[in-house]
Amino acid sequence: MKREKISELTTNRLSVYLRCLNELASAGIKTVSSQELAEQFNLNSAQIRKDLGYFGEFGVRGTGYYIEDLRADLTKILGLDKPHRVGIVGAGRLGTALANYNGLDKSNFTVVALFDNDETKVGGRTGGGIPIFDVHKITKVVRDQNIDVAVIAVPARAAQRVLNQVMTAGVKAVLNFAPAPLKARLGVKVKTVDLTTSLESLSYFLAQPQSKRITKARRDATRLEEAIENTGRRL
Amino acid sequence: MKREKISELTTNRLSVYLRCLNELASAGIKTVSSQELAEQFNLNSAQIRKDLGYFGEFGVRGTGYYIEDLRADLTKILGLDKPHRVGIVGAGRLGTALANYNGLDKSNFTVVALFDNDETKVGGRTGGGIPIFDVHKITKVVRDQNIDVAVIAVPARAAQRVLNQVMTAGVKAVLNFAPAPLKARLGVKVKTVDLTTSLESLSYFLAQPQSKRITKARRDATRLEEAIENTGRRL
DNA sequence: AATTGTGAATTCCTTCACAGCC
DNA sequence: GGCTGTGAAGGAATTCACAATT
Repeated sequence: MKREKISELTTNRLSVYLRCLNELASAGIKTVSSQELAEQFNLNSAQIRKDLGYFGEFGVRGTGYYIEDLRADLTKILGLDKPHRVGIVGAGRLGTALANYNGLDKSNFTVVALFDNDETKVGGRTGGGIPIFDVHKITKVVRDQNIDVAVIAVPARAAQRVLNQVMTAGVKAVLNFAPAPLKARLGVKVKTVDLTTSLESLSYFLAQPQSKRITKARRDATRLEEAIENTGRRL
Repeated sequence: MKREKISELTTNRLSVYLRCLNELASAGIKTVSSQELAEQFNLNSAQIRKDLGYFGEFGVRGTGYYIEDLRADLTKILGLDKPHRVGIVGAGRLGTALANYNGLDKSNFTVVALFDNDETKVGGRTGGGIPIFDVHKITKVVRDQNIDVAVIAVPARAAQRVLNQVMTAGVKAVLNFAPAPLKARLGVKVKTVDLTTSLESLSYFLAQPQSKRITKARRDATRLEEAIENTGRRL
C-alpha cells in the first residue's frame, strides 16, 4: 500500500464504487472489470484503476475484480467497518429529515442525537425516536454517546458558533449544510453541502445560450461521433 | 467578455462570492478587494480575480471592487436576474424539507410544485401551501407552471425513471439527491448531492492516523509557520 | 484474449509574479 | 501605494497507452 495523499475526489469515487459493488453483489455477480464499472459512472476505466491503485493491487489481470473481495477492501479503506455515531445540530425540517434518512445505516452510520436551542423541542424525540438535546449539552452528549460525526443543519449565522462547539467537544468530522464559509481547526474536516450554490450553478448553465452548453457528455459524444466517422471513412 | 468555457468550480465559487457580497452590501460596505474576499473563504486572491476575469473587468485598480456593481454583474452572470421555477419530485421528508427551505427565494428560485406517486399525498399541499401533483402529471405541470429546474428527491431505484420523465418534459437543469449514477441527455445538466458519499468520505478521513491527516489548512499553517520562522531568523 | 497496474502525456486548475492603472 | 488583470509557472487530476499477468 502506497502512502501518497489521497484526494477527496478519489475518496468520493471510492464511496460510489462501493455502493455499486454492493448492488452487483446482491445481484449475485462475482466479478467486474474497471471498464464495466466505468460505464456505470461515465468515467474512464483508468480512473478507476488509478483510484484503487493508491491502496493496493486488488484486481486479477484478464479477469477484473472479485466483487466480494473488493467490497471488503473498500469498506475497510473507507473506515466503514467501524460504526460511526452521528449527532445532528438543528432539529428543524432539514435536521429531522436527515435524522430519519434511511440508507445511512447501510454505511454503518447511526444518528444518535439531535440538538436544538428551541426549548419546545428539547427533551422530545424525532418521529423515529431519536432524542433532541439542548444545544448547550453538546460536549456532554458527544462524550456520553461517542459521537464522532456532526451534521450542522442550523441557519448560516449560527453555523460557525455550532462548529466551534462541536470542535470543542472533540468531533473531527463535520458535514455542514449551512451556507456559510466555516473556519475549522487543524485536524478537523468539514464538508459543506451548499444547496443554494448548487442551484445557482445550475442557473448559470441555464443562462448559457443552448449552443454553448457543451457538457462533458457532449464532448464525449462528439469524440465518439468523430471516431465513428473516422472508422467509417477507413483511414 | 471572453468566451472560454467556464468550469463548475468557477461557477460554484461565483455563487459563494455573490452571497458574501450581498452580506457586505447589507452591512453598508461599499468596496472590497480580492484579498479581503479571499480571506473569507481561505482562497488565493488570484483565484478570485481569475474567476471574475473570465467575464470581464469589474475591478478598479488601487481600490478593489464596488460591491453594488459586482453584485449586479454576478447576479446577471449566474442568470439570477430571471426567476427560476422549481419542481420537486418526491414529497417525502427530504422533498418537503427542501420545499420549505427559505433562502432560495433570495436567489430568485421559487418552488412551485411537488410530485409524488403516493395517492394519499397527491392533491394535498405542503405545510407552506405548495401543491402536490401526481408524478404522471409532470409534463403537463412543467409546461403549465413554467418549471425550469427539477429536484429529484426519490429513492435511488426510481431516480433514473424520474429523470427521464423530467427530461421529456423539457427540463434542462436537475438537482439530484438520489444516490444513483444518472444518465442525462445532451444539453441537460444534472448535479448530484450525495449525502452517503459525503459521509463516507468523512469516514475515510477519520480512518487515517491522526498524523497523516494533513489537510489544506494544515499545509497552509505549516507554510505560515515556516514563513514566520524564516522571518524570525532573518535571512 | 482479456484486463490490470502504471509511467508518460495531457488537460485542467491554481498560484505566482508583475506590468499597468487608479 | 494599493490593487487589478493576466501571462507564465507550477501543481493536480485525468487519460493514454502499453508492458505485465492470468
